[in-house]
Amino acid sequence: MTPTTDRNEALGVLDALVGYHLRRASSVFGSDFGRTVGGEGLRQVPFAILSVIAANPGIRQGAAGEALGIKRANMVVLINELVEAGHVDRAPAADDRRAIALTLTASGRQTFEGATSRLIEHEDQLLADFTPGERETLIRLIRRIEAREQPPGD
Amino acid sequence: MTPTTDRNEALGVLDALVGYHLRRASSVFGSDFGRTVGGEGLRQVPFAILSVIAANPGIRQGAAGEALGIKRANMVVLINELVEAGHVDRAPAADDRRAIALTLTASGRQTFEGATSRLIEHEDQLLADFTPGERETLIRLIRRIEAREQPPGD
DNA sequence: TATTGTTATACTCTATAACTATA
DNA sequence: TATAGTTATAGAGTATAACAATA
Repeated sequence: MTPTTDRNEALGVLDALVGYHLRRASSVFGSDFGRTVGGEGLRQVPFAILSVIAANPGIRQGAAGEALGIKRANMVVLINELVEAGHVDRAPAADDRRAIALTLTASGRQTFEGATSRLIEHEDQLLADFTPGERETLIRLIRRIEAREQPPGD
Repeated sequence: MTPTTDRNEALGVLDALVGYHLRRASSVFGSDFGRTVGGEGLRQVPFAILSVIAANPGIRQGAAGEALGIKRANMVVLINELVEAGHVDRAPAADDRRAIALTLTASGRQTFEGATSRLIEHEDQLLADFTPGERETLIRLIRRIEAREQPPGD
């Protein structure tokens, strides 16, 4: 068993659970996100949506949500917000009149790229004491956990 | 840079950000928590509180919250819930009449121990394809991220 | 003055159910 | 019938500000 550190000895069994530590570590990145790009009102989830649209111009709303594990009902509000902020354009999908194709506006692209470069910079700072190999190992192990995700019942 | 997998090629830059993957992996554990012990209405945060109290009988409400990164204002409601569920006892602190000392009731201990053993079992399943060394590495790397947490401004 | 707990409140993310319009 | 998007609503976690009692 991994030895309990002084800092965590108050946690009890919790300190041995990977799920707990993932939660706290995720929160560290979340706070850092807020400090880094929160000033412009960009949050983690909307930023993630911008990234998916940037990488897949014309992607449908449902597909974008699916890539991120966001339910359709919740995508509506999030996309509304991004459209109202002038970051995303909605267009009817060419082949399916029920569907909506999403693209970034010039402003959206600019916001996304600015946020991205600052986030990468901050992530480099946050992981400054990680060797490239450790960083590679970390992301590889985390991805294996993600792969265990259960499909939603919907 | 870590190669992009097929599964994640829709994510764009996001796929290179450790923060995003931590968030998704944490969510996998969160869903698993719900499937495992959600039936009794036990959630991640209340469970974490039970663990801290179990490891530190008589701990003050504020200290318990601090160990978990939960703000004082939010602890009140959470402790109320655990007291009403019969899992936690409140007692005035011996040396400070402003403070409250928390202990587990018999029911709280039983609930906590049952949940713990099932959670460990499920965590073992979720990480079944991790070698002991990989698991050790994972938790060690995550703890180093946690250590980068910024103190709250309060 | 500072700290412990409390109340009230707001925001974000997530979840479910019922609806519409298209397929 | 099934799917894409929508609306409404609720639950959970977190954040801030103002307050009472005590230190």
